[in-house]
Amino acid sequence: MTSTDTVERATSTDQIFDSLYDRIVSLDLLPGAKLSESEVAKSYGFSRQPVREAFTRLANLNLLLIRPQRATIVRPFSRDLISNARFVRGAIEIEVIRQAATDRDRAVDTKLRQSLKEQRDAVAAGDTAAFHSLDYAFHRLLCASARRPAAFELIAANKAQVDRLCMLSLTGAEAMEDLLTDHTQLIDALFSGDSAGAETILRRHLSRLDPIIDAIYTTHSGYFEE
Amino acid sequence: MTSTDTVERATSTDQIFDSLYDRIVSLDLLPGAKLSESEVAKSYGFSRQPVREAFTRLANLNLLLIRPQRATIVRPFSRDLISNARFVRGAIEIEVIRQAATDRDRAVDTKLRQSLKEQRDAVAAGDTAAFHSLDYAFHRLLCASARRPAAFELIAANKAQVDRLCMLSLTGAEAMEDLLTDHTQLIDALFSGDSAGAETILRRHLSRLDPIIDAIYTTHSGYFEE
DNA sequence: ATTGGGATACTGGTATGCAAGAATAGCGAT
DNA sequence: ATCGCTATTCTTGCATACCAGTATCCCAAT
Repeated sequence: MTSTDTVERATSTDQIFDSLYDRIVSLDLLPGAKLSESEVAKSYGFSRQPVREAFTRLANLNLLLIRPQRATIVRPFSRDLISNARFVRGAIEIEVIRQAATDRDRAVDTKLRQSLKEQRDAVAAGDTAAFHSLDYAFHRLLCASARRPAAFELIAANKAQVDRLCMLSLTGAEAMEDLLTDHTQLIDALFSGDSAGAETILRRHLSRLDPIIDAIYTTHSGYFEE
Repeated sequence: MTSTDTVERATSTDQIFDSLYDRIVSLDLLPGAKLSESEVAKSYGFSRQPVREAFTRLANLNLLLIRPQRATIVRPFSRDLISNARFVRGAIEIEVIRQAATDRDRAVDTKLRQSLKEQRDAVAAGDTAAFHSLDYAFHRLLCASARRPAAFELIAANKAQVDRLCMLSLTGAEAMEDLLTDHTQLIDALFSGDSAGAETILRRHLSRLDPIIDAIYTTHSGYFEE
């Protein structure tokens, strides 16, 4: 969920928000890192006010933790928050694919097939970065297919919470292949109207993160709260 | 750590936010009503800054529409927004009851039964206001039963979007009775672990709003956008 | 009466200064 | 060396002032 009015001139707040968002999600800013309004303002060349608004927006996304009179820090990972984010993301996405399996927008079919093809290419090339962005776009296409494009904003917001954590894990090529087969099977189930099948595939797809998250919790407990 | 996070003194922004939130949801402020930062600030006795932050928060909830250099207005009803809000609310709540039917927190059982009893009393007394607040608390209890208390925040945020609209409809006593029987059957299915049954009941429960919303769209089209 | 133009009073976005609370560093007493 | 107090310097929250657009209204020209 970046700025709402994309075409209109980007306000200072938007610029700062987008920049900080990227830096947090990419772990350029690590969990627990202190972020001072005045310092950020100085470094971006704006005043404190737009920085402040960007902070509140990031705090709403659970990416920052504003502690009045103390400091604002990049929100440490929280098992509760991650669990909730995954729950919400899963709930939305399951309803999305159920809707798509029942009555989808066939105008999106070709884009979905095209995305699968590009994903295969990315896997073949071992390009994890490309696959990641393709994965992002793929799930957006699913929402479009279900005629619920707005639902993707919620998915993305909750995905960010987890993606940020998964940056710590070196996902191997075989993991990519698993995700790709999930996507392929999901589309097969979707196009054949198999709602229940698509749901089970999606649940399995989302649950692939479980061991990764657990592993990170043990290897990087310093980035978790408390 | 003797953190004072729980104290949370109410900041000026919070006060203004809460007050405006109530006024918007209760339709004390009608869709399309203009809200000037400076006027609101004056009336509440604060400066523009906290008002501004409250505005952005309300805009994030799709309750306000901030139009730069023009005006900030109470967001008119939008069929798209309402449709999306209902979709999200439904998706979350379905996953919640599925979880609760599978493995619920039995410590909440007595509270759920107690709530049903109070709902019966409210229906018997024809007290729609009491029933409404009991309904709110009931759905919160469902989240607690599924061990997903945080999920209720999303449900509430999306419920507000619809509740505000439904304030325009005089819901009769028979409607209350229908909702109560839904709740009762839902609990029965939940306590017997009938996940699929609970889901169909919940879908029917949520779909009861369909005709009401359609009716309001025709009778109060002036409160809708465009 | 209608229409065009411009002054004016609004709007939200930004910059800056002040106030109150919290952390910290340093000094003195034990 | 350790503990405790205090002053300083952080932090964010709030208030005020200013800026750049937008809408409106009034008056003049047709």
